[in-house]
Amino acid sequence: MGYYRNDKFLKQFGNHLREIRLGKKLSQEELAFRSELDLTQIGRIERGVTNTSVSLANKIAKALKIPVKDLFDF
Amino acid sequence: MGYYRNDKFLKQFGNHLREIRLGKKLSQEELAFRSELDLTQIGRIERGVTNTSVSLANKIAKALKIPVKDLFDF
DNA sequence: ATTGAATAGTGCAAATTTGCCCTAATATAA
DNA sequence: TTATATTAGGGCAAATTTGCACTATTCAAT
Repeated sequence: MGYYRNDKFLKQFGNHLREIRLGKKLSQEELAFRSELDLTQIGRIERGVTNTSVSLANKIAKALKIPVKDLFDF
Repeated sequence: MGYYRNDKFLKQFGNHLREIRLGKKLSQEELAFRSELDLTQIGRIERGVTNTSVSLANKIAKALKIPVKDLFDF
């Protein structure tokens, strides 16, 4: 399996998340704490090396205090 | 693990997807074919019993010819 | 009521993600 | 530079997702 992964999309998603996070002046560690994810996972998502789930995207959006759909608006 | 899953969100996501799919008069099978996912998986997502990935959400959105963010707009 | 289409659901192996441990590399201040 | 904070990344076990094969149930139309 694994052929359902779209690396370009994941990179864009990660870069977009990073921009939003930096725009809010948050460190990965602070975002990890607020979203109750591991710091490692936040990094992996931003680098586009993991294909995270819609649930975690939702948790991250909540931690950033933005609508989930904004995470996908790029 | 597994405590990062938000069932309410997954149900909403699935219901929203279903509404969009039906609005386009597509069967799960047709959507599965267009998105290159398995029919079983489309059903699981709509029922909210699986926490799918952002990549698959993207493939589904493409198959529906809508922006990904619209899948998260509910 | 019957037929056929569509959806629900079960079970399994393989692939992938995730948290947690850790160290390395890079950026930011002082 | 030196120290400090931040990010990158390796490695592993456990959890989860996914496709595939299959049967059961529900829906729609005639």
